[in-house]
Amino acid sequence: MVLKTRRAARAVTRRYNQLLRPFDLQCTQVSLLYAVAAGGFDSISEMADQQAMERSTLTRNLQLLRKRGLICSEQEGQGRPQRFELTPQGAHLLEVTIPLWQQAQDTLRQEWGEEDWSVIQSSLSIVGAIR
Amino acid sequence: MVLKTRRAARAVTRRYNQLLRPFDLQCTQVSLLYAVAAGGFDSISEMADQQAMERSTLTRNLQLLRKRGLICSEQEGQGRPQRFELTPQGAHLLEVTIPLWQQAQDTLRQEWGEEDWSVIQSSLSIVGAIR
DNA sequence: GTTGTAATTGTGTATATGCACATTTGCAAG
DNA sequence: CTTGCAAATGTGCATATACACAATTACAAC
Repeated sequence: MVLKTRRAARAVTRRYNQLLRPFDLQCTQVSLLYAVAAGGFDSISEMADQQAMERSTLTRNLQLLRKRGLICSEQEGQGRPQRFELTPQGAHLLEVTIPLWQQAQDTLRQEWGEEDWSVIQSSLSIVGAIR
Repeated sequence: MVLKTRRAARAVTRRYNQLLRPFDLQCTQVSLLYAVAAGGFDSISEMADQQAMERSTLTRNLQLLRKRGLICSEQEGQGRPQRFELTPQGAHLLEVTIPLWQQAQDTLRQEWGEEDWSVIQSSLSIVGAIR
């Protein structure tokens, strides 16, 4: 089970990353830009929970985006909750990648068909919900 | 889609790795031990294809197992195809982890129920098959 | 025998992931 | 005011992943 899931993640990740290559972005980074844009996170810890990502992993992934000037946070210093938001550059880059994202999504949808597409979606939701 | 898949991989990986912790193994390593035990690979490249894993990733993952004395290869030197097989220690460790693996599998099967279990399995197979 | 080429593996660099431990902040208790 | 604790983030270390490039081997062509 875990083998199949990881294999699926590798396969689909490579396809999406190939599309994102021209923008020097990886799909994890786009997903975090999207999460920051959606807002609603009062801290990294809270965001980590919702992403099912280890907190320290998320910390470092966000730092990469900060160093590239795609996100920022008013709060400074360790020990205080961080609330991130997109910079103008981050917002612009996210806008640009949305059509690509949609295109990748549509391609898979066509390859699998509508029926399989929904079944796969709900299957992944179930697997991603375990703790 | 890729987000859901990666999230699912993170979630299920953590659960399996928690069980494997006492043996200082990660689920990727167990999967490679299993693949080596099943045999049938004439080279790292061929094995990488079947695992949907990037060749250089597989190379390094196998090196870790080799350094721990769990697998070995008669062929020596770069440029020649590598055929790995389990060492006695590797075979023993694999044997020991099988019940744990089965237990994790059974737990998920119960949590999800037989019907969802099969649907999830086939969904993951479909996603893992894309190139 | 030399040269060229295809197949294979290895290495450099960067991101992604997670556990264990450390550090900082803020606040409540006394 | 000090002490202690809970919450939050940061750091050290190791594995996992993949792309681009380098190096090696084996073999065919001449």
